[in-house]
Amino acid sequence: MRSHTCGQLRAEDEGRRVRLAGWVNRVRNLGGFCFLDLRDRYGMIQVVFEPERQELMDAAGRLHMESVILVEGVVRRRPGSMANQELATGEIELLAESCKLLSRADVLPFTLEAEDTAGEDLRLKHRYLDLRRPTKSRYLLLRHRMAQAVRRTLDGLEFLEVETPILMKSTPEGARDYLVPSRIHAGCFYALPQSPQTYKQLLMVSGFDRYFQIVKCFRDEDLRSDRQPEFTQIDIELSFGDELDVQDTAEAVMAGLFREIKGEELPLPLPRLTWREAMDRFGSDKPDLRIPLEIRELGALAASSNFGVFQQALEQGGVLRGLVFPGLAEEFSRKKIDALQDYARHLGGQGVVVVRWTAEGLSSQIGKFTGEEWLKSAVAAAGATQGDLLVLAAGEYRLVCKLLGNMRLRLAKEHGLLDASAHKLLWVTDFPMFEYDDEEQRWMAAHHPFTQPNAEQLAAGVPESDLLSRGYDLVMDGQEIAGGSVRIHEREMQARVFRMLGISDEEAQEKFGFLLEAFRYGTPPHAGCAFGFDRLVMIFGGTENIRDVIAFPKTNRAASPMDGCPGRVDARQLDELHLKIVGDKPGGDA
RNA sequence: GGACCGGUAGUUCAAUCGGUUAGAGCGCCAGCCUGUCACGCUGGAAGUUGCGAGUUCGAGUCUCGUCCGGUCCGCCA
Repeated sequence: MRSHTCGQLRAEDEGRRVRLAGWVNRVRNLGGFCFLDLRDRYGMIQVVFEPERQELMDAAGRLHMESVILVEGVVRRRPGSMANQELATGEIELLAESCKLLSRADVLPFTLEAEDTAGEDLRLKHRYLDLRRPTKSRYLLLRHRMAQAVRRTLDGLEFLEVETPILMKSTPEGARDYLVPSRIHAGCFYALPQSPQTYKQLLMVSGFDRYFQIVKCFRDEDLRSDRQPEFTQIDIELSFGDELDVQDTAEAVMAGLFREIKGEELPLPLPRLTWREAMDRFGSDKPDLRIPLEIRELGALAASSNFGVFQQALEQGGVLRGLVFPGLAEEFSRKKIDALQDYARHLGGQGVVVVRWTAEGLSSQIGKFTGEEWLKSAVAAAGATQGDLLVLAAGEYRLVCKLLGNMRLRLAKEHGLLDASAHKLLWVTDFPMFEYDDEEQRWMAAHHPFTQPNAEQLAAGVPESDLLSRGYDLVMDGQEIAGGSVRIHEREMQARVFRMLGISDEEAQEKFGFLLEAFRYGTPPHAGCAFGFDRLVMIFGGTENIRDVIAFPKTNRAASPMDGCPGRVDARQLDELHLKIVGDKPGGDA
């Protein structure tokens, strides 16, 4: 139908007779002349209609924006100074000799502009229109190129791409499952995979000693700007290797992406921090190392502070820590400090204490308890100088880390202390094996229940609360982009970890019996990891909205305004699935 | 489950202290216009102020509820 695409023609094509098809981006009808910008995925070109073909020109002048047309004509150089520098095809134009309307477009529900001018709900309802904008479609192009680069790297390293089931068994640990009722097995359900974790371990038992998959995963949890109910992982597993082999592989994947997408060499190996060190210094298990600020331990000052909150925190086994923000003292008015307090309290606990060191001296809301001398010793211990802002937090270790870690991120972003042009990657290792769940009153796997615990600690009888795992996360610019672990490959060890998690032998047998049985027949030591592919595309694409990098994303309430899912189904369908809706509320429509 | 922000013409926004007929840009419709590229000019049409109650002489504006979108907390092995 078309001989070329809209972004393809250049000055050297002058005189060529071509047929172009695409969308009418804009019509400029000057009366005696009519210009039309024709657009497709590849670019845009100006089509000109001249009065020599009056009827054709009039018809073109009446075209609606976003109608689809086929134009035949001759490429010609634009006269004199009429070239458009902003357009790749700007030196030429197409003189139309015929124009066929392939599909007339109604008036659009919103106008297609470079910026996100229309509301997101409207753009999601008409996602296919939103994706016509090059500023949006470029994310999908990038995603494609990244997926291909990953495949090339892993294929080159002899990793085999194997597909695993989408309909699987529901598992107790982890996120809430999406369930699929079975028609054939009354009262039984499949679950959609939260990840192909057990399958890839079984593939190791099968002897596919290097596996990968770019695969959809599903978790029925509440959404965020970087979380969707269905998302994509680059899933990797290898046999006869340990954490270093997996990390080498993941680094090769990242190096390939940097080379192919950014044209840069990623310096390897990447730096490593233990979980404890990351928490201590940056208040986060996914520290953003683009911010040159570190948390300071100030516990020794608590007793002399004369401030109850600090004193009690230390007495109860907590910590007192501070973070210095260079040069921000003058910028922090009363109002800004209040806003900071609100944010801190929003995160939990009693909030933070702010000490300002301005030209007038030291000031703080706790100055009346501590006195000036104590404030002086605090800023000295924290390494502040005049003009700096010191933020203090006291209490339980993880809460203090969370508070100061969040302050670090927020203030650095707001005040330009973050170099957004750079990328900082690192491995975080030695995660805690378990975390105590107050709600369920039991220990939960911090990573997942197939992660190997630290062998020496286990042999030495270290309590659950202090036990470290052989898990690791890859962090880029403050985001966890991959996580993995050395897996348990011995049945006895796996059973022991299940028991530590409060999973009875019977339940383990019922839920994971197939895996435990597989381990009986010769299991290679294995390890692996999984990248959050959507987040990776977000970082490379420079967006903070995960919906940008997914062709058809869901809203905050896990719905699609475009096709109206989730929707109701016929009574007949329910009958077949042996389901009955109870407590039915109107709202979702079929 | 909780906190906060938003919802006014097709669309993006405005509307003073609660007060006349709810305005403007873009788009749309009609007309004019021979080098535009966000073309320009003239005129016109276009509104259940998300929905439902309440307060009031009077509600886009205040109150309550509800729905939708977004950001965050909880949650996300």
